[in-house]
Amino acid sequence: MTLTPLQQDFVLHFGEMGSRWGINRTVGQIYALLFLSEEPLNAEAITSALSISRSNTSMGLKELQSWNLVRLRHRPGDRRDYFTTPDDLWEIVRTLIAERRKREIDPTLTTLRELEMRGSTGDPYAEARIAELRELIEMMTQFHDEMNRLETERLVQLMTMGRKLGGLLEKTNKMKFWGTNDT
Amino acid sequence: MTLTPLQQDFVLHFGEMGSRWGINRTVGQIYALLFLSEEPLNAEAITSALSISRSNTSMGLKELQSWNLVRLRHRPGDRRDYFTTPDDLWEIVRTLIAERRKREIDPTLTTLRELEMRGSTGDPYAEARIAELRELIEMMTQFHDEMNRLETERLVQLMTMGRKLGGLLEKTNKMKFWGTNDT
DNA sequence: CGTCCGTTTCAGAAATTTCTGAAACTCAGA
DNA sequence: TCTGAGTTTCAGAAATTTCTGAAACGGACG
Repeated sequence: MTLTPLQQDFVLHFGEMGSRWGINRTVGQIYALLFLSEEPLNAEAITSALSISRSNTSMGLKELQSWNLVRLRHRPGDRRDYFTTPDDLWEIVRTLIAERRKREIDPTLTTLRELEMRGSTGDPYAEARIAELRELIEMMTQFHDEMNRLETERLVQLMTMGRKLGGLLEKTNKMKFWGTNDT
Repeated sequence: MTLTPLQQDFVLHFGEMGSRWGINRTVGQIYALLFLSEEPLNAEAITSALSISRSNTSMGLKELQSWNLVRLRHRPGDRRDYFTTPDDLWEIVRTLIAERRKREIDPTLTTLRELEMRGSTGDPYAEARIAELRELIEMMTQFHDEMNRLETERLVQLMTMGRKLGGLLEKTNKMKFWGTNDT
């Protein structure tokens, strides 16, 4: 399988970016390729399109699956696995954030809580700092949970509001909105 | 300089996490150490606290400076540089997001725009997919810009509202809020 | 049961990143 | 201008990550 120049360059870019994103070049390239392919691809097609080894493709796909970033498809009478990315970009973003949180945030939260469990250590400043950090992270993850609960349409709406957010907060404050509207 | 067990474990954890965050172990450790230190530290103190080489410390600090994650202090009659992290955790988060965006998002946006410039390539699906992705990223960065514009207090308020967000959107829709309140 | 088609695992090779010690550099004060 | 405390740079060493080819594995079908 051979790529158009557009696909080529897109794939190469995501390969490069991969490194900055904590995934490796190959994984980035595989994902980029799937993202641009209308039809699902099997491992063999990916291998030849990217000129990498079959086992490297296998590793990459495994990694992408562990990130929930690809979907598995099958063709009748063909037992090879075919891979695609979701059509809905928002779904992709959600997954990305969720997985990143799982890997980057949650373990830290656990550690911070453990450190707090120790009780007094003779280093009040450090203790306070850790507690403060834990609280901040908790607040942000809760917010994320709430955002996740919104359907795509509402989310887009929220993001589109843009500069109106500040004004909105102001207004709702005046209205004593928060105490009374516990949907 | 020697660390308390609490500092030790916190520092080690951030060292480990560092790898998942696209910064290296040492940089993570240096940052963690500064984060827990009430007093600013100089390079020598960091070197001995973490048992790393002086030049490694220097590299790490340089990297942290390039991320805008540390502040420089000076003591009268001492020309060594002393480093701290900002007291305000929200400021840290803002910086982190801003820098991450600069490294991980902006280059991609540029590339996507370049790819679109090419015009028709005989691969309409790929073109559409790229355009869609570019739009999504633009929307998210704009939203980020707007959030950044809010002062910390308002931001906390927004995050705290949690589950009320969905209801709020509903309500404001009914009120035809968006067309009329262009603060 | 054996074969075939496909996937996964794994140990070593290759590439990349991180870390170190030594040398070069900077600049304030004598 | 020289000295010396402090910082930065850099080439190679060490460690880590990624990639490969070969071998093991799995399970559908005759």
